[in-house]
Amino acid sequence: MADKVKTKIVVIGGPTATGKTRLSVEIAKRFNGEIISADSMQIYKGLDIGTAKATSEEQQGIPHHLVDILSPEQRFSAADFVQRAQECIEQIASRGRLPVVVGGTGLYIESLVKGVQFTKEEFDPVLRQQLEQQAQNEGIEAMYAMLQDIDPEYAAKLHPNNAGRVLRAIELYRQTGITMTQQLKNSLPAQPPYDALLFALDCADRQTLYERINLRVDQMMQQGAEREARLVYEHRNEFTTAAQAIGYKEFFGYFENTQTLEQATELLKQATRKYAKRQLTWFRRMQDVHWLDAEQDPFAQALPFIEQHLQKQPNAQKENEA
RNA sequence: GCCUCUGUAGCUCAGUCGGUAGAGCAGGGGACUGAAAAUCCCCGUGUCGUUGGUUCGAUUCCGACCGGAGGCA
Repeated sequence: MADKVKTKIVVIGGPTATGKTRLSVEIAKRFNGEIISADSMQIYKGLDIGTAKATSEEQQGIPHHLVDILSPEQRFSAADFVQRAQECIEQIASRGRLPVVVGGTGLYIESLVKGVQFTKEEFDPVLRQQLEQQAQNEGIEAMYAMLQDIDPEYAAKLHPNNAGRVLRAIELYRQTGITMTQQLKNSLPAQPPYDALLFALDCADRQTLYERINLRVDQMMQQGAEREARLVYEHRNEFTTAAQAIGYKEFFGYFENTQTLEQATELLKQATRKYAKRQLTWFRRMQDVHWLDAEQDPFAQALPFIEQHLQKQPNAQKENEA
């Protein structure tokens, strides 16, 4: 079979505050690119400071996709992301430009790069709510036992305390009739869909990373993060996803007068550190990632890889087709 | 100057009726297929302030010294 030639993309991941935004813009400028954000919170309008969105000045005229596309009360998922990102990649490539995917949401990036095919069914809020209610009433142990009946293999891989995953696996089965084990097997295409060049940013030592995070939080405070957080606080019941973003919920105690602003700021720094650690774990596990030192001109480090990647010949089948 | 309390993991503190110690937080590692900035799992050796004494054995009891807090003059 003649393989369709794969679209070349560049992907940048890594923990927060390592300079992904800046690097992505530099790459896009140099290689005629457009940016696709892989960030579960930057998709929301109005959440700007806390999510460290690129300002229009920082964007330097480069088109940024999948930023500010939803209002904060709307739901979004990894499946939605993959679908939209694929559309963006097609369109950008069809203009003869380079798609540059950038973001810190490991699940989104990995799903896109591997071409995970999610089930067709739409998300069912009623079913979700029903399962949550049942978990509330009968306890998570009962739900876990239920999953053991449905899909013992997947249940064995999950910790019984992991309510989120246990419920989702039951939900998947109820809704589609297929188990998570089957879904995990069947959702991956034989070949990844893109010719992707992967980068991840990190600092040489953890202390430096944490200093960058602290600095970023202090800057966010100066830019008015508190005001933005108050808005999220006032709408916390509608902003289901946004209300769990780091940079907002850490202030809730302050708004309720159970802690000082200084304590809230410290809490935010701490939560961001932990998040950065989880992000690192994710990107470390991914295959074929080129790690760049955030402190040593990452663009210069990335340059040779990108040049090589873009010069690489498309496969022979394409030549015949053309 | 005298009296009382206190000194144990990076921090806050338990504890050992004498057999060299453990929680929370911090920190580290990991998982991850429709909320993922979410959710969840694993990881605790430190001169028990210093120094003498009693003892088979002291971080634990006694003394002195050094640091901290409070009280009385």
